[in-house]
Amino acid sequence: MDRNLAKTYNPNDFEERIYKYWYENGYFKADVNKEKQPFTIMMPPPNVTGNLHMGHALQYTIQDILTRWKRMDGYEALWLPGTDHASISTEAKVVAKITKEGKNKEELGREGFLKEAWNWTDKYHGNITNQLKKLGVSCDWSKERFTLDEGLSDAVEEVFIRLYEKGLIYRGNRIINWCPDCGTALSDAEVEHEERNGKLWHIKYPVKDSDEFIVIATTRPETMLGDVAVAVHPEDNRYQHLVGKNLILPLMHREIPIIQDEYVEMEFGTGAVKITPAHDPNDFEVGLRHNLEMLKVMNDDAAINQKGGKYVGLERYEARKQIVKDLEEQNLLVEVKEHSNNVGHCERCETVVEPIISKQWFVDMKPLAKPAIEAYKEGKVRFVPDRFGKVYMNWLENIRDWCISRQLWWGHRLPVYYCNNCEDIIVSKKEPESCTKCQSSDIYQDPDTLDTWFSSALWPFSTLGWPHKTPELEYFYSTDVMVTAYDIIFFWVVRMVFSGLEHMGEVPFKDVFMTGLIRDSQGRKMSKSLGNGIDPLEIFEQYGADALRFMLVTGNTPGNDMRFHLEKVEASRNFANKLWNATRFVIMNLEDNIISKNEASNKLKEEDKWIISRINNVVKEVTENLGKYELGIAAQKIYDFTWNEYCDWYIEMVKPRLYGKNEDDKNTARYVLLTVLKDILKLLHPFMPYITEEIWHYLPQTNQSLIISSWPKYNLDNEYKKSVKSINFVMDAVKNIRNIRAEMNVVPSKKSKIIFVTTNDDVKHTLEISEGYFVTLASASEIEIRDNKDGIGEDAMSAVVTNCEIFLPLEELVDIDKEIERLEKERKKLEQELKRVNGKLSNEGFISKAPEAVINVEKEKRENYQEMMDNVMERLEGLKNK
RNA sequence: GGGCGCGUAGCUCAGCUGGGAGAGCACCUGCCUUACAAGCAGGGGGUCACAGGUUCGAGCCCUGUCGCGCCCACCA
Repeated sequence: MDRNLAKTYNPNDFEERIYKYWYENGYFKADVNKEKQPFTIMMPPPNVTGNLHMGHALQYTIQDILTRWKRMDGYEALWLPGTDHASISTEAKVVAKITKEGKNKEELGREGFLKEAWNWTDKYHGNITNQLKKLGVSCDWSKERFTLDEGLSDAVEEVFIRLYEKGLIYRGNRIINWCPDCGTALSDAEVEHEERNGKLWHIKYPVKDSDEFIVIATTRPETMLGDVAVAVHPEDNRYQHLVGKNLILPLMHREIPIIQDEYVEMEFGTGAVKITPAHDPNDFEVGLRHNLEMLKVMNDDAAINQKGGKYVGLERYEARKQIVKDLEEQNLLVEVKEHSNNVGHCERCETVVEPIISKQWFVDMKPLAKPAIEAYKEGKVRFVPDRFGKVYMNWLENIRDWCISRQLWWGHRLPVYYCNNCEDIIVSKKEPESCTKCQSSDIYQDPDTLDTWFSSALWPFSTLGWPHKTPELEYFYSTDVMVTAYDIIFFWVVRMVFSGLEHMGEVPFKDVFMTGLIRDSQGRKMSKSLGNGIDPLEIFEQYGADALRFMLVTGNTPGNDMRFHLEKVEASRNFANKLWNATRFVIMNLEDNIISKNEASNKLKEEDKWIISRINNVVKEVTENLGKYELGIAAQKIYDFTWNEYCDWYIEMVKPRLYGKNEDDKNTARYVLLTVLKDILKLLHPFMPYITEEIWHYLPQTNQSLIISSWPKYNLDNEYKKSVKSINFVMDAVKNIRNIRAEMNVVPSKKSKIIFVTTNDDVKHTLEISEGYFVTLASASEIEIRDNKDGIGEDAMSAVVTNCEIFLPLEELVDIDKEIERLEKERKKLEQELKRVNGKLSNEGFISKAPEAVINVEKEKRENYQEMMDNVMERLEGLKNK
């Protein structure tokens, strides 16, 4: 046995070594195994070119905890890792890189650009995965996937074709969110709305052949270049006489009709709305109803196009300025009001998005949403905490079609071909040689790629080989739990659910564990622009991965945000150090031979039985908490048990035996120390995998690695209730003695005689077998047990516990006034307790309605308190009369 | 305009199905006791935001108020 454990915990000495050890032994691997139940988690794939941040650290720690627990608990636990190509984000980074090198996309061409992108991806892929490994993730790297790899691309094309053939994917000219900076269409989910102070411009539109005019209000004057009508409410009397007449669109001098539509709110603005179908979603609908022209006046870079008359070429805000100026000069600007409205921004680059008509590909969502709604209602998908189910349902019930085409190069190219001759659309995995309709060979592929989330929506099954019916797919799908942050419900969770239902006929996961966000110490979101992000890697360096992991789950509850404080990491690190040193103590006191459970069982002392009973209960509770995803509570319980009960009490109680001469006593203590420590290491392993595995190998009888050892089970043939009660009594007495010594300023090293006065036989018995505890834990020089107080001087210090009075006669004089003061404090406390208990017990409602067990507990308390009170009072009187 | 969360010790937060208010850090006192000063022992500190209600009993359930935060939404 190697006893050479370093004096202080230093995670950098072993974390990397341990990870390599697990990896090389293949402990992370999971394969189809009909003898075992599968447990599956799909890792939310981080961006392939991204860096590990605190949010990742939290999510992956949780997934790792669940995976390690289930693996130990006898499941075939698969945690499948991978990365996401993150089309828009990666493309932007690559564009930035080539721009720096003086190149641009057009120059490089599609192929050249993709080559750059792959190089970039290959370069950074190792970065993120190495960072993950430092965290200690026990995922099966042999099954790692990338959303753009061959298999997943095949799945993407398969899904596209199936949905197209089912009529659920279509191509259409519709209003979409356009990011002029990224140069692509976006889905609704990729637009972030922000309340901004803007202006509401009131503009005169003259009625043709008349002196009259209508005043319209707009927040985006530049779009007037594309106006094709002005709408008023059918019941608006102000405008009745003008309906059917035409207006002259200022600046453009076009004639546009005045139409009626119920979409107009009479109360807002002037009750007249300019209609620009090509640049506003509502106007688009109005345009459809009234068969209006869709006049697009902007290019893809949001500059005014040829349709915009003299404003051609102006950037949108330049155009706005110029237009407002011109209107002013022509006396057509009536007023400008302050107006706060919601402006959509590109989620990635924060540019204001432009609603614009565009020919894009869409997924018809209603038919797909329906089963996803039902699955939730039937309880097939559960959210933890369940309030997020509402968010999920709300989104699905108000679903709109999903724009999936992106004007980007980095991503899955649409499996769509067009015939230049007859304009037919051919959807196919392979490029067709000729048009299926007209046989022309003049065919080209759609240049667009798919929304990144189109591929991640398939992640739970595409990673297992779908569309092929692989044994892995059969065995591991559907997965058990999806762990991700709540801000990604729409992007991803919803889409995985309907995709799983559509293509696999089964939900992709049973539970969705929602994590909160990690904020900085002031509660702000961590962000690059604020520069307040904390790099997990720096924390690993300084405190170790275990400390960060433990910190992230303790005091945290699912779905709630958490502030990051270095002190909390420090506290976790200190706990690791505590465990380290407790182990050092155990190892120092072990012999090579450890007796068997059977040998030990009939030699167990009170404290042994107590700690065995306690660890079993902790095992039971922690397992239950894990099953309910209460990781924070589970971690807290392990922490408390380890530090308070095992270290502070059990180890201290057992010291005299270890240093004594009775071999049986020694061996039993060694046996219990070791078995309880092993259970602690097992319980703690999912949370702090490195230190527990490292320590484990220093202990005897640990041939197998901890990571694949078996999860402890509650296993008590005897509950040891009597021993638990005795030890609780001893602890209570010791605490009381320590307390009076400290309060009376008696130094702990000062030994003194302790007299216990009791008439209770159980207490007497406990005391008789507990003498040793008081010697070591309460600095007793000797103890005496009696049933009366005769002859005990008033100048002794005293304390009362249940069924017993404790006296410490001191040689020096005790400060009697101080002792009185202390006892008065005690009396007050008891008075309060008695008042509370008596109040309850004299309440008729309580007596008649509360459960009997609750009443009995209260009655017992009253008896105890009363007895203690009597003793304190007697003592006080004695002192005062002196 | 809808929906949600939070408000508990000086700070950061736990508190599971209602049954005597907890932890870590900070603070005060005493200890380098041969596992650990990243430690040991002891202590102080809370009207559980506020107001009602249900209940024998409320931090927890219901209603309302105030404060902070988040999400969703096509009134130009």
